[in-house]
Amino acid sequence: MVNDLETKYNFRVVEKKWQQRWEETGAFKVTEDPEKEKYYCLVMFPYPSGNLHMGHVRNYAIGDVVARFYKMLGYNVLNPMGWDGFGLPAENAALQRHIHPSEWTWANIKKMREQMKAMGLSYDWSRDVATCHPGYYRWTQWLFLQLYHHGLAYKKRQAVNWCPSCATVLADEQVIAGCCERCDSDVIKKDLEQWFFRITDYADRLLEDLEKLPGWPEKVKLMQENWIGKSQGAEMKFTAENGKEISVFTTRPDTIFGVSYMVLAPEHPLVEELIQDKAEAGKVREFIARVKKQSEIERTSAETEKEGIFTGAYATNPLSGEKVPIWVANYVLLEYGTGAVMGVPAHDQRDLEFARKYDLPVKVVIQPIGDNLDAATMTEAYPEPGAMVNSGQFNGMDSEVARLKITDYIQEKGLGEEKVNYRLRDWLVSRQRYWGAPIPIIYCDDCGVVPVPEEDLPVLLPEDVAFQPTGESPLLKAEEFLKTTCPKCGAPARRETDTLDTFVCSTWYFLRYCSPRESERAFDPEEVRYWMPVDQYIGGVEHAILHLLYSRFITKVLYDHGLIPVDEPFTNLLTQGMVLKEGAKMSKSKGNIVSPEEIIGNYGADTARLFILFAAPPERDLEWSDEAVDGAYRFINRVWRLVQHVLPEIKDDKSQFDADSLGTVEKDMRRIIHRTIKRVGDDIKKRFNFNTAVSAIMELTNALYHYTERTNKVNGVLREGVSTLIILLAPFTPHLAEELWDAIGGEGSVHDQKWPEVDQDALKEDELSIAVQINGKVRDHVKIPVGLKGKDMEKVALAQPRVKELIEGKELTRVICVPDKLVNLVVRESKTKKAK
RNA sequence: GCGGGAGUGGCGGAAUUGGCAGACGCGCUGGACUUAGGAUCCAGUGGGUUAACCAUAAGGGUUCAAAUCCCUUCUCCCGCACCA
Repeated sequence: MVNDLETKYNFRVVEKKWQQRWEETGAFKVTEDPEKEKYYCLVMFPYPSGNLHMGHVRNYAIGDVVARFYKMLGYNVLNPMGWDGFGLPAENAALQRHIHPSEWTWANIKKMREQMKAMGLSYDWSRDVATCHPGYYRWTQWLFLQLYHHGLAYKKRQAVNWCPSCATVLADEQVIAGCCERCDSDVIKKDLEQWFFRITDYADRLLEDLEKLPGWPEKVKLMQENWIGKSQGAEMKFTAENGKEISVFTTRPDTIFGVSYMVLAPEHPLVEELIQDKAEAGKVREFIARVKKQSEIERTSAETEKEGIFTGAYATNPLSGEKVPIWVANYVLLEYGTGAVMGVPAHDQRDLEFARKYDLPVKVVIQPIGDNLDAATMTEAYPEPGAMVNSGQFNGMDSEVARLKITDYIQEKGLGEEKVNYRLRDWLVSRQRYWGAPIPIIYCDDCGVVPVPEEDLPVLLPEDVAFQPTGESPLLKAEEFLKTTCPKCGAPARRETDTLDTFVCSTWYFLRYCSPRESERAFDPEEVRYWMPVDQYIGGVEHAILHLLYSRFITKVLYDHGLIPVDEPFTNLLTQGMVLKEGAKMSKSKGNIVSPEEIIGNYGADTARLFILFAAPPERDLEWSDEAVDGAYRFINRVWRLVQHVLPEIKDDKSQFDADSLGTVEKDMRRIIHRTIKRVGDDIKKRFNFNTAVSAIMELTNALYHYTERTNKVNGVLREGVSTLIILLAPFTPHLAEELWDAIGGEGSVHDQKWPEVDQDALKEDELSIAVQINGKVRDHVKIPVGLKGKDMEKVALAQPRVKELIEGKELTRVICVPDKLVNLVVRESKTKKAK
């Protein structure tokens, strides 16, 4: 179309122009500046899959608004970006396409960087980091050594989660409902020797310090709390016939007299010993073999029927002296507590079901107040507190009291001890895959496990390796890599061939951003002191446990050893919702993907950003709408046309106005301008409600259109309005704002402008409209002077003709006056009823 | 089962401290401009017999006043899931 250029904003040209300009001028480069207050804005760095998806766009758009906004407030803003470069997809892609994981990853990084640049994000690209770069993973390995030297990294043999499809072990956190979080295959247990991080040492602090994080969503804190799963109770020693002690963990020591059986996990080491000379031995072994064959899901699903078998052995209750049968059952987990539990059917629903199924005795030891449980007929366990019965010397006590007394008693008598248990397990960090940071450990026949000396880092990942997933680390086949010499004795030795879980790499990247090119250390402590902690972290809720818990853990470890000055990495956390289409998460299999590249190509980055920020508040899921994208595009053009339209009037308008002597139309306009400044600022800073911030800007735009029709005076107000509009838009639609700022003859970059201050005087109103209610229903509106109160408001309200009419003949019983809001007249039918 | 969140027009969503429900946008309707309109501008748009009234998942309660607070129920989403 011929006149397209005159009526339409040419985003293609403009966006490219400013992106280039920003890059040339280093507009978003930052350095430590002690004079300025810092603000560290961080979005979760992506896995370089090669393609930006809408979830990324949302994440980065939000982060960019925050970063640009704080920059305009005068903060020294660190807004970095990087690449979580290691991981399985690179290997899978490599196998499919016959391209080296490294090559694939770096090509993806390049591609994604271009895509991000096309979004106009204000990153300091000179600080980007890639976890798969030797200059980075060298320090990931260093981190491993720190943990190793402090006894927080250790190797042990244990039944671990194994994904047959990925051919590697998984951390507990990577197993979702018994399936691999990546490929959804059933996870099986394998007995393997693996490296762990002792995160359980930090369980209590990770739990308690959640209180230090008021800027985190409750939901995330609760998820972490549940994951850590602290429970207070006691361990009590039962004695088997053969004299062996069997400890059980219980949160309810007060029910100890109600124990009618005990259950061991099938893998419990004492089982074999107990059954050896029993007639039941064969059947028990058979049962155990069968349970072990069950997959993780079958085994641990709550729906799975509880199954057990009697071992033929008995144990003695340390308090009552009673003999109870010892069973083995599928629902008892070796990994939790002691791998043995006491069965108290009367007071635990699960135990009751088990007891009824196998006809085990039920014994009531706590009676609810004012009720009497019948052990023979009860179908629901009673888990609440009550009065102790059938419990020897503790009879008659309140069970809550008895819980403490019994704990004290067993402790005194050496029958057990108070104990806290956690669901959190140590973090399994080794992986039998190629594309990860090699674990810096050497095995020497004489010296044993020897850590690689720090000066020998990095342990380089060899390039020339066949990396088919075989279940063993591909590095085993890399002779050159495998063979080395012992750093201690110089004898021939071999390297550890497992690589680190990629989640290790991402536990500290926010520290690396502070001094990304530091070659002598993982990070420069001074830079870290300046920038840390992260003021605002933004990302998907799917990392609520894994990444966020691990990062908190590593931060605490580094803090404890004096390496960093903060013990929590992220002060404020924003978890954004998903981007949906047709009510479902965008995915290849569903075919409901909208490609960011396409949207940016057809509408421009500003439109993409604006739509995504406007469509929903950030925590909520966002439903994609092509029509709403059109709307955002239309708005951008509408702003552009407004500015083109008024350009002649405002371009060289240097006129000053005396705010007090302006006319009503001008004053009204200025009120809207300053109200918008306030709203947009509050919405970003206090509430993260970008959608309402955008709507306020739209209202300002509408008001300015309206204003231009009512005034043609060059009096400075129009210029104030338009330049404010442009500045307020800058964090949301940076290219448009920069272009228009330039067009109206603004000085420098719009992104270097100070966020406008609210002129309190401009907000003031002489008059406003309030509601007049009768019995709580709005019946009229009336203009009154601002600040009018009580009786004066009442008088005005009662003087309204419509009001008079409506309360005619009724009795006014009460008047509620809310200044500047409303008057509520409470009336009732007059007692002396008049005929109509 | 336990824990958390949500439910408001045809749609996405506003309502910040209990104080005028539906801001803003989409869609729709009408008009203007026009050779044309899938551009733009203007006006209208919860329901309703157009004025009473009814409307924030349903029902009840507190209050002068409730989307907002309390109780009961329903639906959807997310997390954990035999943790003793």
